Amino acid sequence: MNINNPLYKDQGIHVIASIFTVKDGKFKVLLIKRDNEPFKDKWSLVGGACYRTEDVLTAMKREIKEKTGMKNLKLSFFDLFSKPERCALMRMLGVAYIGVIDCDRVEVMKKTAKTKDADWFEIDRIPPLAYDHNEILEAAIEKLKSLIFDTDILKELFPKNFTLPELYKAYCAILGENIDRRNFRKKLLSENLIEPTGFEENVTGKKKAKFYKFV
Amino acid sequence: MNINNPLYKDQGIHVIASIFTVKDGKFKVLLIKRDNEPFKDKWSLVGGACYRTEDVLTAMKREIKEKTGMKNLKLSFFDLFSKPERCALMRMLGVAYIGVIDCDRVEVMKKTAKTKDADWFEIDRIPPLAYDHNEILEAAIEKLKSLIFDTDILKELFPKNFTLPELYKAYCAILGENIDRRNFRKKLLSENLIEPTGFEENVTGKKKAKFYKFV
DNA sequence: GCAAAAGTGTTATAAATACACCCATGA
DNA sequence: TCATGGGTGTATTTATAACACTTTTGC
Repeated sequence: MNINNPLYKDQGIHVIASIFTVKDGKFKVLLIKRDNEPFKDKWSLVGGACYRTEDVLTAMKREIKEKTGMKNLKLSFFDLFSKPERCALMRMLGVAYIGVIDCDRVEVMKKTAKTKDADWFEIDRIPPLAYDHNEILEAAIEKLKSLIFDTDILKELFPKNFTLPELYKAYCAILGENIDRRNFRKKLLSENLIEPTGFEENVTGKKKAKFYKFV
Repeated sequence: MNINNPLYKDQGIHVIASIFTVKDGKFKVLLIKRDNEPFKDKWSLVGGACYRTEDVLTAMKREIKEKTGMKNLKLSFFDLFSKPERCALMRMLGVAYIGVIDCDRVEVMKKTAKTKDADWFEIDRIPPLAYDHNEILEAAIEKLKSLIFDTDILKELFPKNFTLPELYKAYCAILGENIDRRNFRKKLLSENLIEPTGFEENVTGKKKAKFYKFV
C-alpha cells in the first residue's frame, strides 16, 4: 500500500449513535442541535469524527461523552453508511451504533463546545436531520425492533427491577403496535433474558405486580 | 467538523473479501500472495484500500478485479475491524465482505501488479495471513454458516441447475459436519430459495437426480 | 360495586428434529 | 447380485399465535 496515494487520503470515519429511550409510553431518540458548520443549527444524531488513534467504539463513547455528558453507555454496532457524498467536506465513512438508556437516570447536557441544545424526540416527530441521519435513524429503529427479542439491549432501560407490564409497555412503544400480552410474558420468561427477583409490589395503585431483572 | 484536525487525517479504509468456494467436497477460500510491502510474500485475503471517491462496495469490487481478475461477484458486508493498530503504516478501518463463487467457472489471475500468486486454500489449511486476516476469515466462516440457511448466498456456487445431493454436499462441506439428508431436503424445499426445473438426469452414474435452480 | 391493572391456560398451527427403508443403475 | 447413490414419510418436540376470564385494589 502506497500511503502517499492521494486517493487514500483525506478520508475520515464518522461514528453515529441512535440513543433511544422510552418515557411515558413514548419511544424517543436523543438528538443534539449542532453549533458548528456544517449543518449549524440543525438537529442530528449524536456523533462525530473518529481519531486515527482510536478504535471506533472508543471514538463513539468519546463523542457521546463530549456532546451529551453521558458515560458507560452500552452500544451495538449495526451498520455502515458509506456513500462518498454523505459528507460534503470530506469523505467520511459512517459507522452507526444503537444505544438504549433510561432518560430519567441520566443527565444530558444542553450545551457543549459543539452543541447548542439536546432533547429527546418522539420517533414519529423527527425533524430533518444533518447529513444522512434520517436514513440512519430509520435503519436503527428497524434494527432495534429485532434486537429486543434476541438480546438484552433493553437492560439499560431497566437497570434495576421492573415489572412485566412495564417491560411490555416499552416493547409496544418500540414496536409501534400492541402485541399479545400473554404471549409476551410466555416468550420473555421462556428465553433466559430475565428472571424473577421474588419481590412484588403495588406499582400502579391497583394490583401488586412481580418484579423481574435482566440476568 | 474541523477537517484540518490532524487526528482526523491519515486514516483509510481497507476492503477485505473472504471469497469462498466448494470444490470436490472441500470448503476453500481464495488467497493471494502479496508482492508489495507491507507483508510482501505473505498470503492474504483479497482486498486493498478504498479510494476517497468510492462507495466501499465499489472499492471492494475494484480490488477484487485488480487482484484476481474476477468481476460481478455478489458480496455481502458482514463486519467491521477497527483496531487502530491493525495496520502499522496508517490507521486503516477494515470493512469485511463475504463472497461465494464456483471456482471452476472463473479464472483467477496468478499474477497482477500487486500480487505474485493466488490460490484456493482448504479452510483447515490456512497459512498465517497478512494483517488481521486470519481473524477476519474466522469471522467470515462463522457468518457464512448462518447465511446459507437464510439467504441465496450459494447462488453463484450453482449459477445453473444443480441436484439436491450436490447442494447437500456443499452445505456439509461449509458446515464441517454431515447434517441430516432428509431434513435438509425438506428445509430447502420449504423455504422458497430454490425451485425444481423439471429436468432430471443421471449425474453420478447411478440413479437419476432431479435438477433445481435458485429462484 | 366498579373501574383499572395484574395474572393466568388452552388450543391450533408451524417449524425443527430424529430416524429407516425402497428404488434405479452400472459394474 | 450387489454396491452406490437418490428418493421418500412419520412421529416427536418445540415455537408461535390466537384467544378470555379471574383476582386484587383504590376510589
